[in-house]
Amino acid sequence: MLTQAPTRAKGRPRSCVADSAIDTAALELFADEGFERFSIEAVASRAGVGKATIYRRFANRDELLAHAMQQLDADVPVISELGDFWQTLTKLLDDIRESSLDSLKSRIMIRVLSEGARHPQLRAMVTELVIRPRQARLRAVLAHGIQVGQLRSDVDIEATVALLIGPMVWLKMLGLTPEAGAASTESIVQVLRTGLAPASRL
Amino acid sequence: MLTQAPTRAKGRPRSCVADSAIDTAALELFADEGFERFSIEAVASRAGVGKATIYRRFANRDELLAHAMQQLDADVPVISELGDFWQTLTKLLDDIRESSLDSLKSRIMIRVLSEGARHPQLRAMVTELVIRPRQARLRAVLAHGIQVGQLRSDVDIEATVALLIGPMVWLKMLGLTPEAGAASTESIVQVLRTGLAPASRL
DNA sequence: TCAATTCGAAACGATAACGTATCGTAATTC
DNA sequence: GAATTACGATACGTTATCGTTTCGAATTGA
Repeated sequence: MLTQAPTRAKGRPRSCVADSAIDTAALELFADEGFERFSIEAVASRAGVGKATIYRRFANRDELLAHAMQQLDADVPVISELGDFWQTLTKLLDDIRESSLDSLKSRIMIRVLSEGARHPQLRAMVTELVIRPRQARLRAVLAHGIQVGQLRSDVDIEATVALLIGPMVWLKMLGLTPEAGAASTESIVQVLRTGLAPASRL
Repeated sequence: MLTQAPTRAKGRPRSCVADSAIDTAALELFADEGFERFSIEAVASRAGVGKATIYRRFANRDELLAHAMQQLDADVPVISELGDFWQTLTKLLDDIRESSLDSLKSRIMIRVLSEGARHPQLRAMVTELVIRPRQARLRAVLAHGIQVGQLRSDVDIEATVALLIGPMVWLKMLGLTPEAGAASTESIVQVLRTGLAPASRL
């Protein structure tokens, strides 16, 4: 239950329970309340931890926030390769839409992006840790689709990535779910698959 | 330069210069700084106006913010009908991307949507004033496209709207411009037009 | 001219978070 | 057992900002 320091410290070891409580509280607080309401005191309160316990670990608010953000990496869930390319793509978009069944990442992402102009280094960190790996995974799926001949080889990849991610983020921001009348991921993939133009007008 | 009240008041009339200065400052402040930093004091400072001048007009912060938001309607620029349907669509998306060459609306929209859970009535107002008219305009263009046979008549309209608006908002949130290597509106329309699947695999 | 009203500026008290320190308790090493 | 360090809780003085009120000057109708 306690962290073991490599160099055997003398006194009471720091609680790793407090460590993770602080990290979790920081991420949830940021997602729930946003940047402006993110304060040491609020994190301590939410984590059930004394302020001194936080100040013993971090010098100030920015350090705490930056450290918490780095807990965002790790799990980019692997998509089990399905037989059908379009099925795989749909599943991938569903994952992006739900952000790994855990909306914490996506709520943080949206907050950081919408406030990015004010905190560029935070924006860069989230871009690197959350957005980039998912875009890479998406590109890999697209490349595989081209390989197996399911995807046109002449499509603009940048445009395609924007066409796949954009609608997911947009629908999430609107707070619309497929159950609530919004477009389903399947129908979006379907439109994208066949295109908007009639076959006769290509 | 001064507002003429219907009932001729006795004292010094309220300055309509201050009126519009307050409105403008409120919108810009909200776009620049976000909800949490939106305060009477900051609006007064930015407008070059005494705080009492604002309190004489609005009871509190929420009233001021709501009034300022209602200045957002009015101009949904009309798209001159071009000959080519896809050209019209591209121009429409460019307009959405730049939000009428004035990023104020789009910055406000993104802030409101990302913070919408906390302020549902504000979200409803922006949805009504900014998003709904633009979606209506887009649907009209799509309907016309079907009429003239440029657009498949069996496409899912909801999905198509999400596919058109989503990428624009997403690229704007990322802060990417076509000049900076991001996908151009033309290439997005092009991918959407022809679809992702090879002709042989439809 | 006089009373009424608004103006921008500034003073006022309240609130909140900051960073630090202290308290008694708990955990660990020597 | 003694020394040391961390724990949660809480108190402290400082700073910043908020909403509200007050002030003299300015602008109007009567």
